[in-house]
Amino acid sequence: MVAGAILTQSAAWGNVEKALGNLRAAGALSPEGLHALGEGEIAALVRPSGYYNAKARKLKAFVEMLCERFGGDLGRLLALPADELRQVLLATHGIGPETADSIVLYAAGQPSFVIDAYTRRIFSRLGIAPSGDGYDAWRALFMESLPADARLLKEYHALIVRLGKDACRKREPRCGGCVLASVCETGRGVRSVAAQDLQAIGA
DNA sequence: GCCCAGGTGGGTA
DNA sequence: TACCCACATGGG
Repeated sequence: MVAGAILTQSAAWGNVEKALGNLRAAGALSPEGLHALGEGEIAALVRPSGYYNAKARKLKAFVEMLCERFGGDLGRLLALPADELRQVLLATHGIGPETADSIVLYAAGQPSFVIDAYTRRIFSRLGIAPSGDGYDAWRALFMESLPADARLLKEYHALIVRLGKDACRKREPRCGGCVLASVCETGRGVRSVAAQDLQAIGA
């Protein structure tokens, strides 16, 4: 999950799966496996996910942090309290707020809402947005409006991603090339996905 | 051939 | 703080 969270940065998931498959086949889909390989070797394996040199460096940076501070024990890292885990991740090269929250929520199973491009696009179109436009403002809106329940936050985020992918398959020029605008206007999709959840954030 | 995908870091103003 | 740009492959 940690490797997937890093590799999916600005990449299509299908390509990430190929890269993960390469890592698995090379026995490198583990802290020990990645530690044993050089950056160049990792880069060759993750090539399908794009930005392969940059991502190889990021995977190495994560494993180095894990070895130096947690004896290479992923369980020890993920057992940290959510806030502390998030800070440790953010201090690691290549892990920004979205990747950190993905790891906290999906790998550690602790409540931390993930703000991605779909979330901003969909909720902005719905007229729901924080006063500031920064990542932390968006995250605070959802964290303050939803229960601190990891299962619910995973499902909520996953539904947003599914809606975003479905809507973006059809092109629509007035919404950055996607059809979300008309989805929102007709009331299909958005409301069927999150009708009761929208109430939770004051829609 | 062109557009863009569940970002991040470094540099500049 | 607010932009701009590099990073790069693969599918539609």
